[in-house]
Amino acid sequence: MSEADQQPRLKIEPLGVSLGLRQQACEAIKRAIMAMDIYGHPEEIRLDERQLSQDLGVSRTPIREALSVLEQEGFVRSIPRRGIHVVRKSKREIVEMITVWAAIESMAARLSATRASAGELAELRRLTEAFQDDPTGHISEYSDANMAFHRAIIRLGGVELMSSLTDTLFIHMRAVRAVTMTQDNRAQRSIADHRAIIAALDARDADLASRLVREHTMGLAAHVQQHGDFLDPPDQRRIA
Amino acid sequence: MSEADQQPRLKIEPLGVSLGLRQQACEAIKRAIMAMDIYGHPEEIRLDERQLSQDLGVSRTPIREALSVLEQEGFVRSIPRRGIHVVRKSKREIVEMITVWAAIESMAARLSATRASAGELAELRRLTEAFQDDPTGHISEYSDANMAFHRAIIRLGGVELMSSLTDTLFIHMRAVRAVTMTQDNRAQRSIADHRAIIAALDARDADLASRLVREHTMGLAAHVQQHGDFLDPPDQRRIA
DNA sequence: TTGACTATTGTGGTATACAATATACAGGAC
DNA sequence: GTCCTGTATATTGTATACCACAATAGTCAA
Repeated sequence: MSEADQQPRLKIEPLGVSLGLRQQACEAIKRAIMAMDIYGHPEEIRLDERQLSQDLGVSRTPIREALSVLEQEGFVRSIPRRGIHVVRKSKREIVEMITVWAAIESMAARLSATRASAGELAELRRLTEAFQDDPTGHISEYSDANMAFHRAIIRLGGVELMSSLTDTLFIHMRAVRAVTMTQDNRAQRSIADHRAIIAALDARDADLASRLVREHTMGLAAHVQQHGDFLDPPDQRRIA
Repeated sequence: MSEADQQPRLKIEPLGVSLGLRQQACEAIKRAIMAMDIYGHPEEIRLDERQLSQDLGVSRTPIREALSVLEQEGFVRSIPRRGIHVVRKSKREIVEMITVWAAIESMAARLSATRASAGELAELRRLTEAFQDDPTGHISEYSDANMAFHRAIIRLGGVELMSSLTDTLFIHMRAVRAVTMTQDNRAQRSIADHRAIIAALDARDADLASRLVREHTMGLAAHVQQHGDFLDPPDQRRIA
């Protein structure tokens, strides 16, 4: 039955309306949350279901289902009869997310050392060479390239679950990426770290690559731990 | 306004209305999914919204919101206009989950080596000593104790996000725990591994504890990789 | 003037009704 | 006899209406 399919059958795209209105709303709200600077203004950001309904032009039902997913992903928090507000991650939660990220990427680097092909490692090096000389002045571009580097490491591990988990973590991380650039020497040191990681992968040294990735990311965690007090509301700040 | 509430108002919970009907439905469905042996019968398990509605005595709306959360957590899969099915994790997905678990617990063990108190380590040892001699014959109890040991390691790391993430992973893992006991010597070797891990933590050797935990859990991943072919449907099984 | 109580308003939570679509079965044509 | 097509049914997706609760403001009394 498979040899008779030689006739030119016109392939029309499956009409994206069937993607489901819920996921569409979910993506739209997520983009809106990411777009705003959550940590810029200290007041609580409250979401009104009816407002979102008429803004997106759909009823409340898919909005609510989308908000359920977003709440499970940790972007919003719903208090019964009290409203839905965008969550503001505390410094402790940010540090915890970076720690989990370090754990996953460290394991991914270990796996990459044996699994990644030479071509994939060359592609990885290409990501860093664009900024090896002058990260200053292109902070935004460097931040994107930095994220791309870490995502590439995790992807090279070959474990898709790691990629999906860290993607969610990275979205939260975007909001605090300003912290990572408060000291420009961090960017310079980051470049050196990345090159050392690539060298370890080229040498197929799993232990070294794993350790370098872990120390690199845990260094960021320590940095946030020391200088991320602005994340917490003033009345909750603890002693450093 | 709070001092006038001295009258003995009986605090009857209005049948969970206060906690939100959605979370209640979510927990109920999750329990139902965990209760059944997903991998026992090969046919697809379909969930009917209306059936769940009248079984739980609520309308479809909270059911759908609960199913949205469960889908995001990876327990069910919703195909538009086709129904909702309980997901059957493939061998590859199981191995990936164990790998992520290994990554997180390995980091948790590293942190525990410096953060955990002597009392906490003593409590951890108490969990293993109950089964140090005779794990055979008490497979179910040992399985619970085994899970408790790993959860304790992660909890001792002090990163709550690690606990919440691995809790979800462990729920999926329960369905395939039969695999981990197919060979009784695995249980014996597991005991020895656990004791070595505790010894490393007692010695405050972060590197050793981290490595032992990683090798222990990745050993399970390799075991599933080799003997977990029954997880995949027969027509999808690849060569070992 | 201040505190407490009540009423109104606004919000999320729930239920039901309606619309759209996929599947299955039946009937007809080749 | 087989394949295609149309219709019917069942199930999901969406919308709207209603309900319960909480917050706030206004009023009355001490």
